[in-house]
Amino acid sequence: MATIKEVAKEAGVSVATVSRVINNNGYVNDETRKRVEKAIQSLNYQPNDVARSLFKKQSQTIGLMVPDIMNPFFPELARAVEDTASKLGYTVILCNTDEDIEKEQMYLNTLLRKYIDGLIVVSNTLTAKQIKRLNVPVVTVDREISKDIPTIIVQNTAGGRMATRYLKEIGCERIAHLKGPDHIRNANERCCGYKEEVHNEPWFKEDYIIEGHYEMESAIKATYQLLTRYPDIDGIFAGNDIMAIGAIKAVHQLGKKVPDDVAVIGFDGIALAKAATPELTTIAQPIYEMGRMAANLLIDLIEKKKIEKTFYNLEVELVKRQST
Amino acid sequence: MATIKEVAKEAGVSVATVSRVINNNGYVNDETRKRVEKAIQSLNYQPNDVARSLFKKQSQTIGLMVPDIMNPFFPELARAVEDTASKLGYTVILCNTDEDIEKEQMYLNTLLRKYIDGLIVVSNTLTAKQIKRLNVPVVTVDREISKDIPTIIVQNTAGGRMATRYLKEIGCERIAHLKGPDHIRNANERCCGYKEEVHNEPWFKEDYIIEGHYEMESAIKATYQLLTRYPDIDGIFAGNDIMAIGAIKAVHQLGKKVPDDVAVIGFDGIALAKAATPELTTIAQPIYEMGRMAANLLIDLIEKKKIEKTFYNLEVELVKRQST
DNA sequence: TTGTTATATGTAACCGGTTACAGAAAAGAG
DNA sequence: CTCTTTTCTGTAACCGGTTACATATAACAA
Repeated sequence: MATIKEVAKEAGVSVATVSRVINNNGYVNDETRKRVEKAIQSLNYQPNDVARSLFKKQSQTIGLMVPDIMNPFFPELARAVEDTASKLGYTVILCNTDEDIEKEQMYLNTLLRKYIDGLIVVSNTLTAKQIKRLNVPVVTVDREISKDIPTIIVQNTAGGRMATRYLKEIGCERIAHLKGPDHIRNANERCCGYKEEVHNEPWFKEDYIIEGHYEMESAIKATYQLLTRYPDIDGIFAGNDIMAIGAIKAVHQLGKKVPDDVAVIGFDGIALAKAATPELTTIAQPIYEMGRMAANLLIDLIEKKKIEKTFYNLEVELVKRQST
Repeated sequence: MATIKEVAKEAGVSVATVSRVINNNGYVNDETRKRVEKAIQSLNYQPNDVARSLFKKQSQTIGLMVPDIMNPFFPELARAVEDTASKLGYTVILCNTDEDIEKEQMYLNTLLRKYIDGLIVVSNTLTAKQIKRLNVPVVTVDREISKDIPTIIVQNTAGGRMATRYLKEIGCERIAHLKGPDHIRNANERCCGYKEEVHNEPWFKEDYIIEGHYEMESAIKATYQLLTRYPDIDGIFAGNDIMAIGAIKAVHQLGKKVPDDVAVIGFDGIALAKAATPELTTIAQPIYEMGRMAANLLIDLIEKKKIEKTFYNLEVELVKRQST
């Protein structure tokens, strides 16, 4: 790898001049510029980002911290973030935290030491204090951490209402809710939306709300028990798509049909939902869009552009498919 | 952020001594060490990785280049790579290339400028020449690029045979193959395995091999056409799990049942396969294991450890589920 | 013609670490 | 007691860029 010094020597100028050419600032004579460009070409020179970072105290790198990239919600988010970042000249460091405070803190330190320019984070455990200590812009996605941290979320409560109302509309008369974990805010919000729609129904029981862990196994088990105990349930609103697929499996295990005997609706709109059989009706979040907005917002903050809004509460969309 | 100079001043020593303490090398008096450690504590000092990288010409960072993290094979791979790298003190930069030569070359340059220590790559388009120009260790996964580039693949041909033989064993008498794209080596290998098993069968026709793009839409369409033309097909070996799910959908569209009328087997063993209805029988690759091995091997190469093997051809496993 | 401004380029300090080298003190050997 | 070796610490060069500042010439205005 050639250095700026070698280029300077080759072109017969000082390193300052070469630097001016590559950064396109300051005065450079046209003749000189051409000589320098030729030298850059012939040496196949690439400026060293590390040296540049050291001086500029920024690395053109952002961190993306998610609980687990294997959870199907995150690949799409990650893709959106990476696409956007890359387009704007930034690189993305991927961090899986399992929502483990120690891993998160470890990564925060690592990223800081690498002069990361900003961070996109999905976490329930991270505190506002930890984030502020970083002294770099942070955008949170899918979960709110604090009012003064830029945030991109969706209207979970409205989505919960929308899902439940839709089940009512298509004729369900005993609707259960397979809720996400209690410590995750959006799980409770979605549940709220459900409650708003059903708490006045004569048939409603608190027992119709059961909890899963946003993954399949627990959802299957919970649904199985629920349907055994309350066989007249004819609609299930699951807190996310994975659990909805688990619910469908449980329904099948009991020899019932989806959607004929029990209609099932999910939440998230992951790609998997369309691959399921029957294809899953769901409240779709604009996942890619969220990632894109998060990256754009973060980079605007990094580059101190003028920002109109730092809090986005995006709409969700009912996607009707075969499971309802 | 405190610097080494401030620590040195606080502890009343030179920066060299502080450096010796944090790197735990050279001679340092116990008393002095304690003073320095105290100063580090009290200033909450974290060494600056960028400065360190500049001098050491390495960044404790590796690149992970995949076609598209949204393809369900890659999140698990990425997770394994990240887990392993992080455990060994490395950070992972995520690159989606869409197998686009320009994006790949762009990323190669970017990574090089950042003093990346090594690269894990999944690509058909990248050439051995491009990779050697990098002058950093590279491990390829899932695809072979060149004999002298460390590689981790699975026994695709054997897997293809295994899948086809299993369909025969359970009684299928007309087995079709939904092949992956022609430019992807593993697609052809899997197809080879299929051919080896069927080319002597009296019923075999070349027409039983149809091509999809390793995604769902094309697989549905292709399968639909195939089954319309050859209604007596009773077994389908799909080149990957996504296409297998597409095949199942097509079978259903034609009013037939899986596995009763048509048995379907996939390849890859992605998480999705278990979420499908019916749950998908598949030839499972040890995806996580592959990522872990790739990361371990790469880091051994980076750290110039002794390497026993640089080429792993891993076994695949038949996972029997409901679709057969 | 002289003073001012725009253009062009180089020198050297700086970013925050690491380490070669040198010098001094302490420990050990003969 | 002298000589060698080990321990301890500091000075300064270096990694490869960026940029403040100095200097010089050309262009322009008065």
